[in-house]
Amino acid sequence: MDQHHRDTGGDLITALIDEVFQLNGKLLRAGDGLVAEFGLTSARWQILGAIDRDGTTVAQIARHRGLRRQSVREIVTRLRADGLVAVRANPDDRRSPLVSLTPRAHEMLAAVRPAQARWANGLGSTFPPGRLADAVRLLAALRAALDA
Amino acid sequence: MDQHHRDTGGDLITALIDEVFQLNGKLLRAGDGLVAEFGLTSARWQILGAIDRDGTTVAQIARHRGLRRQSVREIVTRLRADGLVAVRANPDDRRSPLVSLTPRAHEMLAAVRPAQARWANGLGSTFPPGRLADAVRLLAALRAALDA
DNA sequence: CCGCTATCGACAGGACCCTGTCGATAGCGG
DNA sequence: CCGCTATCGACAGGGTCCTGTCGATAGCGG
Repeated sequence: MDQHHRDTGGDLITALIDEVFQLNGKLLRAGDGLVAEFGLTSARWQILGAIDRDGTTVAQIARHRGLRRQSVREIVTRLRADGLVAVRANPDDRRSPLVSLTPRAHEMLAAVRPAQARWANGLGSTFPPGRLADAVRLLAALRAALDA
Repeated sequence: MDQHHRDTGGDLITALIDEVFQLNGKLLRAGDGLVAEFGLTSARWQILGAIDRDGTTVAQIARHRGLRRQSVREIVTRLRADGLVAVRANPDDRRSPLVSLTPRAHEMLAAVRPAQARWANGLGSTFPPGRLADAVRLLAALRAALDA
């Protein structure tokens, strides 16, 4: 708008944001394609992975993935209906049952993992690791800046 | 899984994807916060911006933003109901009317622009322009790689 | 001019994620 | 022990984006 006003990275940030939005969409679709043959979607797959790592309550999963409790709750409800997730009483908090993967889910994740690794390695081999690491650091810093 | 197999960027790609997902969510919420006072959302704001630049049909907007025609159509329908967008016959293609911004939408965008510029500049000033440009280039390359 | 194919807007249905709200539980200080 | 506050799962409602499908139009080669 004002050509005499020196831009302090705003245009670059805007371009970066645009890339993030577009990449997000493409990555979600790529992930859907990766796990579609196992009857999963990107969202369910990610929640299953979070349970695998965190192994606890809906609220903890939500915090870990940066989502709302309600969003995770819906996915978990569907996963439970599909027999991929089971809940048991939580001795430490009567309100939030502990969520865990069923054997079927463990098999699914094990089956997806090699395909995911192949896909990620194939994609990653195109780029110098240093540049990838730089980008990860920058995005993480940007994410931190957004929290403030 | 196989510690003897040298990783060719797969872990870094996975980390990068994770950052993109989390950033996408945070950016959407930040955008919502920026335009909420004008009665807009991130999605509507972006579609309005695309109309401003592209000024044409629903299908063109969808292609430009990397969305499906249906997604854009729904937003445009709501924007039209809100009086922010108008359609007129397209002499070149009787199927797809031309979409354009109403004066009210132009006013809205003009009102949002300074706040957006301040926000983007504030965020961008934290980072060296060179690193931002590097990241934009990398993400764009990644996006291109995903199309193949 | 006549089909063939691509593309258009539209509709149906579903997936995902959000805010707002509620009652229940936890956990704190008094 | 007793409130106060934070957090939990749950429900209601809405926004955004998707796939699949349809009839209509465009645009092509014959």
